[in-house]
Amino acid sequence: MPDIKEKVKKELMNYKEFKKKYGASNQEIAREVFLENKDAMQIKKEKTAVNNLEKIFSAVFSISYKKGFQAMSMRDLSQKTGMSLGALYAYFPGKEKLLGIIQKQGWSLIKKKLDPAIRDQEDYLEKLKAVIKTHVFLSELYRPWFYFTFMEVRQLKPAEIEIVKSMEEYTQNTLYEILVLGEKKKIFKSGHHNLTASLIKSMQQDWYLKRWKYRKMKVTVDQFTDHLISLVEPLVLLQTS
Amino acid sequence: MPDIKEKVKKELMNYKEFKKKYGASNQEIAREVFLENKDAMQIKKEKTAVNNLEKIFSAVFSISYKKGFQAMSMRDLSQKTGMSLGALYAYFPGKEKLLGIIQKQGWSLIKKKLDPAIRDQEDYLEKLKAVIKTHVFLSELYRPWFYFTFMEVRQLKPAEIEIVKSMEEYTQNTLYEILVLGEKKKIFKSGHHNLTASLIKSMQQDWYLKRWKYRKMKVTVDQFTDHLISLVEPLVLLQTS
DNA sequence: GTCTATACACAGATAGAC
DNA sequence: GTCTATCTGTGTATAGAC
Repeated sequence: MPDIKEKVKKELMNYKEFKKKYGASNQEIAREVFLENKDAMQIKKEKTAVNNLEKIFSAVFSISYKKGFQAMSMRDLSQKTGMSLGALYAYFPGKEKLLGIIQKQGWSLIKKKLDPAIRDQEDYLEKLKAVIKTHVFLSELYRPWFYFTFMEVRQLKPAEIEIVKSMEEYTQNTLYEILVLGEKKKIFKSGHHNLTASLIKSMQQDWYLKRWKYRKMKVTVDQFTDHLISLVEPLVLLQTS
Repeated sequence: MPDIKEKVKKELMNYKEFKKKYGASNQEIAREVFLENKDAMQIKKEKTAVNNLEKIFSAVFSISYKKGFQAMSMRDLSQKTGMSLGALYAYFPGKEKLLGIIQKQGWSLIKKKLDPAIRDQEDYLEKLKAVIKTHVFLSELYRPWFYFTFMEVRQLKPAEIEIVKSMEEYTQNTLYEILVLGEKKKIFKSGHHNLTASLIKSMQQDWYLKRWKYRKMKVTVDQFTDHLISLVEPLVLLQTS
């Protein structure tokens, strides 16, 4: 049992360190979107485009957080960004397409940042903890993107919804595989790992779905992840006493 | 340790039994809404009103599950219910008010059914298990109501949003209190009980937020609750070995 | 690249016949 | 109690001046 206690004590990085290491600025994200979509955009000057895209995304998040994307009118968006209606349509061909762009960028963001974190650790318990921590920290760093992708899935076309669902299954699977391999190595309990993975995911998700609550409870993201991990540990580890 | 094993084995009722005991039909709910709102309704004949309210709610759930309440037009609703636009407005004074009626009924439903379940059990572990089980079973029985109240909160007016938030805190608090009292009786571990309660709640919620996933995984509501409870137990119980 | 002005579709809601 | 027809505001989107 001492070896396990040791591992438990070996703390992973906290949010501040994480942010320093992984934190892409909003500008970088806007730049990515520009490069991805510049053929369809009327704006050709990168600096202008990136600047305004940043304003647009931020406004979309702010408005749709309050009333949802569908309830946000283009006039709302125009007012919030300080750009005219006509100008907005130079950046994307229509409201529906704007939704698609944001959703796509959101998911690619999540996937791109989550994948490397999984490979970093060797030990399965550490791997599991790293994945959980990374996911929650990411959702903190890109909270608007996470919240938006979850809440606005329904607005997408059926084909796109299927893509999003497969993404959900993909991230669940990263947890699932760790649990299965950990069991094979006799570190983790046996059990319905897919169900366990799903439940772990739901707890992670709570952080960005119910931010108002955790803010009210004065729980920091570090406290949240530590607590979550301390709950998950006895849940997956073989009895060691 | 044997006493605890005993208690664990003592199974609570399954979903089928639960449904038989608690299951209010959609008609009963529609009737409640009618009695609550009949002053504001132009329809006076109970039988007619209840019948059509039932159709209306079912149509609202079906349409807004796919695209959200805001995106549902009154014409959508008219088509789905088979009632004319004019007829619909005899049942509620406007779309916004309809939203309010459904939200209010949803929350009163949850509260009314959840409260008695808590009082049923004496032992704290049993009480905790009963609350979790009841909550998940209720969310299965009234899935459209649960899903709708969660997803459409943002459409409400600020004052109403506050009410909903306090409801969320209320149900979390039922879990919290059990954890605190259980700790006092030396049955449960100490810890940040509010955070634990919040996380348990998020797992419960996953059942109705991600039904498509559990359907795909072929997990029944009984399997889900049993698994959830088996995860929560080691999480709150004092080490007994 | 960005603006103003405007087209035109569709939303919520009501009046009045039946 | 329910229908059809219609009013009026607001939505998305575009055209064309600057």
